[in-house]
Amino acid sequence: MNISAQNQSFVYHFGEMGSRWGFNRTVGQMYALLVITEEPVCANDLASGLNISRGNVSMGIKELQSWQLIQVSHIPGDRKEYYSAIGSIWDMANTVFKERRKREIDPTLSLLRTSLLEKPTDASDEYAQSKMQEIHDLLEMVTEWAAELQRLNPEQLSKLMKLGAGVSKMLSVKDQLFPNKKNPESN
Amino acid sequence: MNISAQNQSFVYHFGEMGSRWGFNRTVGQMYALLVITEEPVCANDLASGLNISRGNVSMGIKELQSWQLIQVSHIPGDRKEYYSAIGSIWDMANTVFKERRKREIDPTLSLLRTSLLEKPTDASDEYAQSKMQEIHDLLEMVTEWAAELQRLNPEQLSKLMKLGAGVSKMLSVKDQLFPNKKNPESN
DNA sequence: TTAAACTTTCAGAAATTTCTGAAAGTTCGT
DNA sequence: ACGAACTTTCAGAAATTTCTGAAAGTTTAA
Repeated sequence: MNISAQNQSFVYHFGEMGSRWGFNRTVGQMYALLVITEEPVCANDLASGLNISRGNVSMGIKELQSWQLIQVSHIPGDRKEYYSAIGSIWDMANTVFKERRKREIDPTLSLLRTSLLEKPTDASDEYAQSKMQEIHDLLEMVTEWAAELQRLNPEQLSKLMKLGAGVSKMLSVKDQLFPNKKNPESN
Repeated sequence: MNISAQNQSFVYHFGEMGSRWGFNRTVGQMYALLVITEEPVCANDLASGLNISRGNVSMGIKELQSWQLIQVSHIPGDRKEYYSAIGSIWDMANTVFKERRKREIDPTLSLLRTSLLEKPTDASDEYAQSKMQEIHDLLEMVTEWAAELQRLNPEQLSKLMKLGAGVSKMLSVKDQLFPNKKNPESN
């Protein structure tokens, strides 16, 4: 299989970025290729299209499956497995977010909770713990919020986002409608 | 300099996580140590505290400065430079977000814009472009929104986040208050 | 039960990233 | 102008990650 010049750069770019997003270059390339290809693609075509070994493709597929980003299908009379990207772009963004949260945030939160249970032995420990507490609270708030947002459907979410600067206006409207319901410190 | 056992695990954990957050292990450790240490720390102490070479510390400091995460200070009569983490945890989160956007999202957006200018030569190119368009639109919306949010001050932001699920309720309130102001397609 | 068509595994090779430490560079007081 | 006290640089070493390809494993058909 070969990739049109136009798509080549997209695929390679995703490969480069991939490492920042938590998977390695070839996994990123594989996923990019699957996203922009309408028909399911077999492992051999991935290998030839990306100039990587068959074994590497096999490992990459396993990785993408662990991220729940791809789907397997079959063609009657053909024993090969064919892969395609799962769902819409929104689903994909959702999945990546959720996975990253699981891998990057959750372990940190759990470590912080453990650390915060220990008794500080001196002033410097106390300072350290206060910082850890701040980080913990921030991470917790952000993850909870992210979880809330992920529960919204794409339409609601996109409405909210397009509101843009309007959110701050809305916050004050809300304060007028339901004054001091929970936020007495209206500095 | 040596680090209390209690803080040791936090520092090492941050080192491990660091790589996921865009910098390498030692940079992560250095930053963690600076965050939980109230007094500014000199390069030698970083090196001895973390068991890494002086040269490595120097490079790490450069990296942290490029992220605008640390501050230099001096002690009268001492020629060494002393480093400390800049600002509050909120500032830190803000900075990391902004930097990551610059490094991970912006290049992708610009590549996508370029790709979308090209004329598709066949049906598969067309499909690829439609996917790229979706990704582009999503990334653009998210980055714009993130920029908006970053303009809010921590109090507003935390108020918004604590609203949690309430946000969807508020969306409908807003639609009642300002019906169809901008969103005629209320699917 | 054999064999063809496929997939997975994994030891070691290759590539990449990170780290060290010696040398070079800078700054400051005298 | 010199030297002490510091910082930075960078070539190559060390560590880590990724990749290959041959061998082993699996499934299906006859």
